[in-house]
Amino acid sequence: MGTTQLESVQEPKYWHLRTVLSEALDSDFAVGEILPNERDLAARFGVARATLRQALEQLELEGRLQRRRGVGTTVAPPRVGVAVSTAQHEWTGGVSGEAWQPVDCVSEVAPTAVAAMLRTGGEPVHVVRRIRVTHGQAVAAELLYVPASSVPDLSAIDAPSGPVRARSVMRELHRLGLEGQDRTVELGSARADDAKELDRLPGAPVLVVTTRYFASGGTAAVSVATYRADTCRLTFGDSGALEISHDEQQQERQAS
Amino acid sequence: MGTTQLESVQEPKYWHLRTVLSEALDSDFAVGEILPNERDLAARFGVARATLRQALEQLELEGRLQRRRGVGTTVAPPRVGVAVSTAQHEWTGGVSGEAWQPVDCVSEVAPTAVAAMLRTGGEPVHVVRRIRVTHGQAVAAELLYVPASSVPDLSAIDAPSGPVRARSVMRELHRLGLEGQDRTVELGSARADDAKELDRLPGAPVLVVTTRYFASGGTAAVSVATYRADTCRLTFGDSGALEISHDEQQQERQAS
DNA sequence: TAGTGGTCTAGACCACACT
DNA sequence: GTGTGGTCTAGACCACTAC
Repeated sequence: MGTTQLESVQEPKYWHLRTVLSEALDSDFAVGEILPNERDLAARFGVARATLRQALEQLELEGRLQRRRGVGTTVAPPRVGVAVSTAQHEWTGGVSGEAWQPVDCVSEVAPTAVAAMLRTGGEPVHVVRRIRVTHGQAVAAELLYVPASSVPDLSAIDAPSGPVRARSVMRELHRLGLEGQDRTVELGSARADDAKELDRLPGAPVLVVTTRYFASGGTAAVSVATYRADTCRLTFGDSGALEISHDEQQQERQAS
Repeated sequence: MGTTQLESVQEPKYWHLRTVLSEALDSDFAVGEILPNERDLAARFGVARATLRQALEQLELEGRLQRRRGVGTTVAPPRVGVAVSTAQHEWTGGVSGEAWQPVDCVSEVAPTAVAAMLRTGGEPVHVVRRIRVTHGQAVAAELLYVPASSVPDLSAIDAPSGPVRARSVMRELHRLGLEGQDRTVELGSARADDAKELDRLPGAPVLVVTTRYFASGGTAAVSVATYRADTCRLTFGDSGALEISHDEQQQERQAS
C-alpha cells in the first residue's frame, strides 16, 4: 500500500486514516491476509500508534478487520448471515454442528428484568446455556430462562444440571407448542463469560437479541442471546438471508 | 460517589472502572444528571484521563451515558424501543412527528451492492432520503432505493427532486402493494452525512437495517436505514415492544 | 472567556501466541 | 525468546457550547 502522506484537512486523522486503510483493504489485500503490525503501520502513516489503533478499531467495528493479540491483524471475511426469525425452535438442535448446542443448565433466580417479563417473582427458573455454531465458529451465546411452571412434566430423574438437563428442558419446552415470539435487538458489550465462549475480549461489541416465547396466553420462556457484532449479520423475514453484506455497499459510497 | 480506590486485580483498569461507574450510576445518579468532568473523574479514581475515557466509552456503547462536546457527560434514559417489523409501510407518514419524514429525493445510480439486490445495472434509481423521529428525536436516517421501473406512473410534472418528489415516490410505491419483506441487521459506523442527521459524530455506532421490499415476484425497493445504536432498541414481532431493556438486566448479573 | 469532551503524541509495560 | 496486540500514562492542543 506504500507510504502514504496524510494531507492536512479539517477532519480527524484517525477518520481519514480509516478511509485510506479501507480503500487499501479493497484494492491491495485478500481475505485472511495479515497486515503489517501496528508499530510499522503507524510509522508508515506518520502518526502515533494510538491514532492508528483508533482507525483499526473503527474498521474492526465495521467487520473489515480481525485483530488477535499475539498474532496480528487480518482482513476479515464478509459477515456471515445468521437467521434469527424463522425455525428458531428446532429446539432439539437439528443438523449437528449447524445450530444451537446445549452447554449447561442450572436452576436459579432470574435477574429482575427477566423475572418481570416472565411474571415470576423470586422463584427460581431453569437457566439453559446454549452456544450457536455456524461454519465451525461460535457466533452466539444464549441464556434461556424457563420457569418451572412452563415445563411441569420435567422428569426429576434426569440430571439436575448439565447438558443432559438442558436437553430435557428443551424437549419439554418443545412439547409445549409455542404460539408466538416477540423480539428486540440492541447493541451491547460482551460480559466476561459470553466473551470467553465467543473467543472475544470482555467488552467486545455484541448484538443482544431478547426473545419472548408465548404459550397459552403467557410468556413461557425468555431468551437473551448475544451475537458477535463483528462477524454476524442478523437476518429476519420470510426468505433467506440477503446475499450481499452492507459492508460491501459502504465501501462504495465512502462519503467520509 | 466518593473517592474510590481501585484495588489491584488481574483485570484491566478500565473494565473494573466501568463496573464501578455502572454501579454508581444505578445507585447515585438520576437520568439526565450531569457527571463530574473527565479530568475530575480521572483524578478521583487515580487513573489517566485516557483510561477513564475508555470506561466511559464502554458505558456509552451500552446506552448508559451520553456525552456531548462542550457540554458534559449525562446519564442516558433507557433506550427507546422502535418498531421495525410491522406497519413499516405507512409510507405516507402517518401521525405527524411519530414516523418517517421525507427529506429529499434525487435520481442517481445505486451503489453496486444495492444494484445487485435490485437487479438493476448502471441504470439510475430514485433515492429517497428519510428521517425517523421518535419523541422529538431523530433516531434513524434512511436511504430508500426505488428503481424507475417500480414506479412507472410517477408523474414527470412533479418536482424532479426534493421532499415533494420524495412524497410522490412514496405514494407510487405504496400503490404498488408490497408483498413481503426481507431484513437484516448489523453493526456499522455512521457515515458523515448520517451522523449529522442523527446529531452524532462520524463513526458513531449504528444499527444498519437493510430491507428488501418485494412486489410481483421481484425486488421493488431496497432500504438502508441506520439507527442510533446508543439510544435505540429495535423491536420485531407480533406484539408491541418489550417494556424492559436489556441494560437493566445486565446491571443485575455483572459477572465482570 | 471558561469549561467541556475530542484528538493526538511518545513513550512504557503487560498478556498472549507462536516457535 | 520474540513479536503481536492490549493497556496505561502524562502530558498537549483543538472544537465546541454556554455564559
